[in-house]
Amino acid sequence: MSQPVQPNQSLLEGIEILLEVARRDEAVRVRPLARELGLTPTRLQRYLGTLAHAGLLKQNEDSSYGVGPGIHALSAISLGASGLARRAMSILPAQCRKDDLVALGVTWRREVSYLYFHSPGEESHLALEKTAGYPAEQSAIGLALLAQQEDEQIERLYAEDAAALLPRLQEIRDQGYARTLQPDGRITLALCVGSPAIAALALARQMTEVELPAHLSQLQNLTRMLETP
Amino acid sequence: MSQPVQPNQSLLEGIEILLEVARRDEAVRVRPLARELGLTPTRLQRYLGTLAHAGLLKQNEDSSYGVGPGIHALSAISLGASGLARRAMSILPAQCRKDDLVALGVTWRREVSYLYFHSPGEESHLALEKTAGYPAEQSAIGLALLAQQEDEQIERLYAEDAAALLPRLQEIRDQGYARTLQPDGRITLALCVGSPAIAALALARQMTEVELPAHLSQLQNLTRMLETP
DNA sequence: AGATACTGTCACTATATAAGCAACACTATG
DNA sequence: CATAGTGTTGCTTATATAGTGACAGTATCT
Repeated sequence: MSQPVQPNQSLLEGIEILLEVARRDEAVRVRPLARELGLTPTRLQRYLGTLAHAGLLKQNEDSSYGVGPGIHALSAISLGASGLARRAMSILPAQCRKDDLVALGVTWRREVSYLYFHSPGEESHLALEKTAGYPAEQSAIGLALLAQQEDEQIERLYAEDAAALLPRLQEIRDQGYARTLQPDGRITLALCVGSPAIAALALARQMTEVELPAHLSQLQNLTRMLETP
Repeated sequence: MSQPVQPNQSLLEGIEILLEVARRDEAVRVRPLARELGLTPTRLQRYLGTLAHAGLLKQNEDSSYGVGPGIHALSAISLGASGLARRAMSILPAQCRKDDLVALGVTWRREVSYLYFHSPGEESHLALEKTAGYPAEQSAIGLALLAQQEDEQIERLYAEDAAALLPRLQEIRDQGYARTLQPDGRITLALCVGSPAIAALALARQMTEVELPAHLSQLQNLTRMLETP
């Protein structure tokens, strides 16, 4: 985890850019994205060109860049390597009530991506939508994972927005779980999976304050199952 | 697809190395892998160190390198970006008989990785196992995808082994589908998805030669469904 | 039409960066 | 004790890559 000798900056930055593009719904254009990321257009263009050459991105006719055919290979290989997705698929559908909302997600930068997502009334289980733009600080999963980071890291990530966030994260650390309120009145509880945390599991249900500890302990059981290989 | 100006070689090579490690079951050691890939130990070690620093890999206590916590984020984001996995999950379980073996896979180098895999008698659907080492030239999916490449590319990939493979691929191109025989006597049929092909779908069943065209047309319907966004 | 402000792209050159060498400390195996 | 392996790293040089400035192309204005 510590800084290695001669870290390859091209590789680090290139991966950042790949994920930045993959995370978005629409294809990106060179100069606007360059401004947003604080890179020169030349530099970004050469990264995008390289990733397109590798097949991970592809350039459209209007010269914007979106994900390319290679992303499926990347997805298949990383999925196989992840293990967590495999465990989620075999454990979660069986262990959860049909009217629960159950989600397993990770944070990247300030946003949440899902490995598993089950909402009541839907049949599909897999991580599905491009959920680009779902802000970590509004999601129970995001909050649970942010609370694992040092205050210093949060300040670097959220800059002036950190002030409002830090007390909330401290509260989460103290009580050991994150909690948000859905628009429909359901309560969402979230716990981290693994230590150090690599993902977080969330459960949303109708519940009263009195019932909360019982639901929490069920969630704890589920995370423990996900942690055991 | 053409060679860009100033392709970033560190990025290309770093991604290759990441996938090379992710594809394997066991953690890799620096010097043996360096020999295998034809790199100097120093260079490989610095790539691995960089990827570990990014969290995509992680160094074990015995100083070997395996996948790290970041692989889950990579998996979640690329899965969301893929789209193909999403369609597979919503289409394939409903459209296939329970005793079918159905798989959706991609090729990387000379090996096959799976996005979706359903074998009879199992309940889980998602791409699951680390299927490291499943050779493309022995898999119907692999053959279907290899047949899409130019002879010249195959020769570069397979070197002296290409001679035996090329006639078989030509046959696949002529008849429009790949076909292999399972150990249990079932016939596997495979078709490419998308054009240019980004993945291939395979279906294994007990069938006679007479029934084959009917099964093939069902497979064609499925691939067409996967292709429509 | 012309003018303005964008866009994506690239040749050129200098410099920051990564590769190679050689060596280190360490662990098995002979 | 020797030998051959391992992972790792300073130091130095070569080279791959970033920046500069410019190009052509395309909208949206006057």
